[in-house]
Amino acid sequence: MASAKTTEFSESEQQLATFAKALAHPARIAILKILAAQNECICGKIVEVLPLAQSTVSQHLKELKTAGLIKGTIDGPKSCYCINWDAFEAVNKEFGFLFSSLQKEKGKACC
Amino acid sequence: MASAKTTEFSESEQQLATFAKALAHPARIAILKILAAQNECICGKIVEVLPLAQSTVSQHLKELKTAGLIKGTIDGPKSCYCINWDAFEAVNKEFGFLFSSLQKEKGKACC
DNA sequence: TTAACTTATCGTTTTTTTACGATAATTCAA
DNA sequence: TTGAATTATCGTAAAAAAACGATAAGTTAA
Repeated sequence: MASAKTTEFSESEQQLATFAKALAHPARIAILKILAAQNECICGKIVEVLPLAQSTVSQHLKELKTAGLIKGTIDGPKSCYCINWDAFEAVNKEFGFLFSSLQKEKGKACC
Repeated sequence: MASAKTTEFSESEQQLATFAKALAHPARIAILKILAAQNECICGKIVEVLPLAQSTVSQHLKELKTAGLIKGTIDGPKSCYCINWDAFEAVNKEFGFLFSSLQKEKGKACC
């Protein structure tokens, strides 16, 4: 009967999947690019540029914020969003770590 | 009325999102780790290790294959899956490119 | 050939994601 | 204070993802 399925997914696997999910929509990648390119974190501008309704953009922003990739502050009637560089650096490193750890075994490939 | 929402998402944004989606589930990350760690690409072993039904694992494998991250060959009654290192290297570079291009603007952050 | 084994696919259900319009809440300008 | 502007949230609908059991299709060993 072989071994039991006792292995739940590890913390790091879950966290990586969470970050990947945050990046798993072109609108959210576009938002990150916009936030990075503009020195002002104008939120309304994003709605103008993206082919999505304001409420949908707001939802994507919320997901990015929940994932920790961006942070937002209230600026008068407007909202100011920015990339959370600390978290972003962490994600970058985690992905890099995954990639490099996978590649260590590269030589053994059989197909 | 500002500018029209003519900007669809770019090719690179869509492709990145597709790859991210492939990584957006802990089971698929776990599968990649298993494939990388074993010098044999035994498929059935994955089912034993993961807390998922065989059909579900098969589905995840198919998604990874569709995304191009792995490739599979038939080995008798069994199936042999391996990481597609070429594609993987491409993904790695694309992510790295995204991260570094975003970070170029880092100094301008406003919040 | 038959039986056992391995894996993909099918059908289905449940959950999550994506999207929108409408509305509420907040702030600034008149 | 009123009105315009901005954004978040609510309610909802449609689409996609995730999961499972059952089944089919293939291969090897007896």
